[in-house]
Amino acid sequence: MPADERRRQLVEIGWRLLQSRPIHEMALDEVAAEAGISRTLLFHYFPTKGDFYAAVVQSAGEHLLRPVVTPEGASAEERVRTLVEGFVRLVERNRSSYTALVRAAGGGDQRVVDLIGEIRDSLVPKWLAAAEWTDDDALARLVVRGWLVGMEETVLAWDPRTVRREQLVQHLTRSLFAELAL
Amino acid sequence: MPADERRRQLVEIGWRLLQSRPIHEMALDEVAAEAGISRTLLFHYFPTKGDFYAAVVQSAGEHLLRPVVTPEGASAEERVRTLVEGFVRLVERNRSSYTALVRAAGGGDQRVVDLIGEIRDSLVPKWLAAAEWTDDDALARLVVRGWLVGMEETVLAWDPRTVRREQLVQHLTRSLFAELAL
DNA sequence: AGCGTTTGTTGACAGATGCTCAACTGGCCA
DNA sequence: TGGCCAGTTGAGCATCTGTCAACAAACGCT
Repeated sequence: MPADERRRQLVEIGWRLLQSRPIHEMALDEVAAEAGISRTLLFHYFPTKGDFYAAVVQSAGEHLLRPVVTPEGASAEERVRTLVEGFVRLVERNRSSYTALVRAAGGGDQRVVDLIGEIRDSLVPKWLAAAEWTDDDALARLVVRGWLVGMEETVLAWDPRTVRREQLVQHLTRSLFAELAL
Repeated sequence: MPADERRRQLVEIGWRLLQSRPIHEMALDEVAAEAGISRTLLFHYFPTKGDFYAAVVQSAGEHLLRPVVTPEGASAEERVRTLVEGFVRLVERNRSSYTALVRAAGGGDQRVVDLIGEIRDSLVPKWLAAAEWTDDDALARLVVRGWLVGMEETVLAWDPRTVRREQLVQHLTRSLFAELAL
């Protein structure tokens, strides 16, 4: 099997496994077995477990967040609301994937922590653009980053039985503008 | 050495080690060596590594957040500001401890993740009280929880060279009221 | 005092896992 | 045909978690 295809296969398997167990419970034996190859070959493609893990997280981040694009829309508020709504639905649909990704943000490897940090940083301008906030100084970026992480947490902790989705989206949308306007 | 004293000693050592390396790089061998005992004895007190880890995180959470108490103060805003300021200084003083704690929130053991969740939940009422917010329905609690996590992230990502502390505290303080008022 | 029980402690061992090394296979090109 | 190179592997090493059986000292009971 050609190298890049094998890589994709392995990363895909790793990602699938990561959704059911945390990283340190995922043995490379399992990954190799699932792919029908020897553990040694896995090490051929990814020199260390950390490398493999990082590749998995990066790929997952890209796939998960690719659909997050600055949307069309008449007003700034409308665009932000669309983004928020899209994000909420994304988390609803891929709950296990998303928790796995966030869980990765904390644990273990420094590279992975940095990676998640970069993913978040790359999202900040999208939100600023959607909100039509041209004044992106250090404080604004810091604020949006904090707001973003708070939103991730909020959506993950959200229980649809006590708070309606509409209510949640409404609050998060207004929240961003409130933070920026302070 | 009596059991509880030994426990304390081990937890304290574990905590110290956790501040320099992530959990999966902390070998129980090291802890035992540092305490001058055999690894077997460590397993006598903590049946699995997860148990030990959980004990360490719990203890750390208690020690770190004990000083977070609802302060005196004339106005609600003053009280919240005092809390925020205390929190910022706490993170400034114990940066490595705090990052270790937050890092623990993501990685590894489910018990530890739950533990951090409980710690955060226990903080929510304190903030609501400080802000004099008596109307604590599900939405308010959810919002404050999200705001809290966002604040943790913001303070950790904060670079004092680009944003003044005063500015940060001011923003975070107003931010809580803005979130609640939405 | 003697004896059993509990408590703190240990060394040796088993099983799993990350990682290395030297070697084999099959296709491709000179 | 022969050599090279990418993909692949089995065997082995080191480290780490977790188990087992046993030892020593302190404590209580007769």
